[in-house]
Amino acid sequence: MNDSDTLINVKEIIKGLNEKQIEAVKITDGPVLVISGPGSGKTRCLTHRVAYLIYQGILPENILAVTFTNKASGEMRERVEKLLGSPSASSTSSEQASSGRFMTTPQIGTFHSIGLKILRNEAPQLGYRRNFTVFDEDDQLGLLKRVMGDLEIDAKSFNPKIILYKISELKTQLIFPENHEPKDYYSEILAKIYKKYQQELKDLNAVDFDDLIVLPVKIFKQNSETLTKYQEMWKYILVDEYQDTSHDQYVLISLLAQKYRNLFCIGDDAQSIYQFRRADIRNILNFQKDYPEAKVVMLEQNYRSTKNIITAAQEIISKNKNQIQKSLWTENNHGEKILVAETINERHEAGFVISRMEDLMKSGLGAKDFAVLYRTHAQSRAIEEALIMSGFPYQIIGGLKFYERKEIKDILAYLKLVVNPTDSLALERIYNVPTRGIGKSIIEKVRNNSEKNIVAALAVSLESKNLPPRQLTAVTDFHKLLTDIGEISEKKNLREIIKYIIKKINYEDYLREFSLSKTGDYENLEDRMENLKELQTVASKYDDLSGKEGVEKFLEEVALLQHTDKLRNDPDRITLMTIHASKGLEFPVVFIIGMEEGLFPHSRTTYNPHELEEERRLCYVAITRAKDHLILTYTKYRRIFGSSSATLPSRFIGEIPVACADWQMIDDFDADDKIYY
DNA sequence: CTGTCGTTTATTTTT
DNA sequence: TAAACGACAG
Repeated sequence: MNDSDTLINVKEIIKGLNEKQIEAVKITDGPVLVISGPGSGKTRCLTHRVAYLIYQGILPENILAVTFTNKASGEMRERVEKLLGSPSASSTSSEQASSGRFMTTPQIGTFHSIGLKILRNEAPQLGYRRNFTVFDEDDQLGLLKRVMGDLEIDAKSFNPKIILYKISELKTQLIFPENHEPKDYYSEILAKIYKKYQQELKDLNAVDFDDLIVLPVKIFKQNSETLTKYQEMWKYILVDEYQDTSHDQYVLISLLAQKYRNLFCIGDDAQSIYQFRRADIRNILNFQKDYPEAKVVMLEQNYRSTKNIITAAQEIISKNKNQIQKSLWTENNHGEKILVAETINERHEAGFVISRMEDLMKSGLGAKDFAVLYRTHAQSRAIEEALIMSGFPYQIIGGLKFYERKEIKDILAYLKLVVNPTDSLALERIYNVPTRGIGKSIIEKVRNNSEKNIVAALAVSLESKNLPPRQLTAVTDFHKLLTDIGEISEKKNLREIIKYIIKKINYEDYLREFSLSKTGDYENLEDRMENLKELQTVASKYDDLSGKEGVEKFLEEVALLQHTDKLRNDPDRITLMTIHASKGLEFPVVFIIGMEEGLFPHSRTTYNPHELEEERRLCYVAITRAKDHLILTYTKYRRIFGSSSATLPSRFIGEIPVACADWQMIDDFDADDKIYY
């Protein structure tokens, strides 16, 4: 590649970026912190930087880009490929000549997928086998309950969910069972549980989500050769959403970047809304302390929203003390004023939202242009009911995720046993699904013999002949079933294995039975059958892999994937979701409902200044989702936990500058629509 | 083992 | 209000 080609390409990469973005893209060496306000072109900045690095001659395989979600990394990968792959209109035939350089690709992935990648290679250093299973939250809780049961710790005085949260907290702080010094009674109990939990995980040859980050850190700390290997591999590191990194993720990145210090972090402290998930805002606030030589670039121009919206957002966030000073601005029009509406109760509120939508639709907007945001899931119901009545198509983001559904988890449990026959948690899920007359007591007996491999353990129990006849047949059949599945998975591909399992255990009949509710209706049966089909469709991606390999790859993908939005390709729907779920998205029209003290900010945060600041950031995120129209509603009375009580408007409403908004009391928005309330 | 009945508890949840 | 869980009887 000659100079003029490079020049053309660089020009191409930089085209359409603003001055600040160009600056962020072009500082290739040394630490860089980019503070990117909402709608300031963050993803563009990231992707163009990756492309720029590569055009500067940096090998793609030396680049690591880390995101938080699969969606974000997918998007990034796609856009980088586009930038690199398709020859630009003005470029010459350099494409062929340079294409050899693109044989390798940059490593783009989520924190957890990167951690998993490292761990698959290095886990033996810590005594794990390479085919370990990744536990999701359900698995973790199941294991924890078992551990607590074994330790005879009462689940009433020690809530397993809280214990799990505490363990995770310790892990995130990189406190391991061996270096943990409990200082009071509670933490002593906790330490005991933690220790056993971690040991059991290892015995099951399993890791939890935290381990995916924490264990690589552990390896890097104890083996400098391994660390060096990865430092040499990833000389250029980019981190997206840096404000959301937790301590362990921060350490992981710090270790990797230590040698070459080419660390590019982008994020927005004002959009940090995951501290309850252990995001540590200090990571971004202290970046310049950690890297005194760091360059800082501020992306403050907003391309998304009207001036009114930006002004309101800016004003609200300015009430927070802990933040990096910045001021958003936009060249967009002032636009319409923000509408703040007082309604009577949640049904009235819902009715009002819909009548506003109807009005806006008259001016040419479609369902997909609307989003209704709320603080808590429970608020979606009133809106949903009103939408059903009005007949508008809608989708709710969140709720039960695809891979968390019973029918999916059941089948996955069978598959897990194929790959990791020591996964007794998977066994616990399905030993009696479908009903086959095997209960807890039998499984206890089986688990008590020293054989860790479940199929083998079953065989041993059969040998020992200390089972009554009916149980003996049940266990014999079950053992045969597992062996058969094992055999099939040697010969067939994933899709056929799944099909085989479903058929062999009569799963559809079982589901039918299971879905039959007291009222005699089949509850969700269609959905469930649909999901089974969907599962097989996803599985067909692995058709050309051999059985076991396909199962492994598939389970891996599933473990790291949150297959939330099946409806996403459905083009024209009103979107309902929590504010948290809305981060990173934008809509022409945004409704934020339930703007009341105690709901938003949530009552559990109002006494803690830090948590209150997070609520305010949440409000900032919500407001900045809107491009053109922003409507905030609150009710005078709201039903909470059954009983209705009077409420006060959210303090955030009072923080909106008067000039940006119209206040309205909605008494009667449309005489015909009284049915709504 | 299975179903029922009472008790408990109610933010947000990128992986 | 409602759903989710655990205890207990069948």
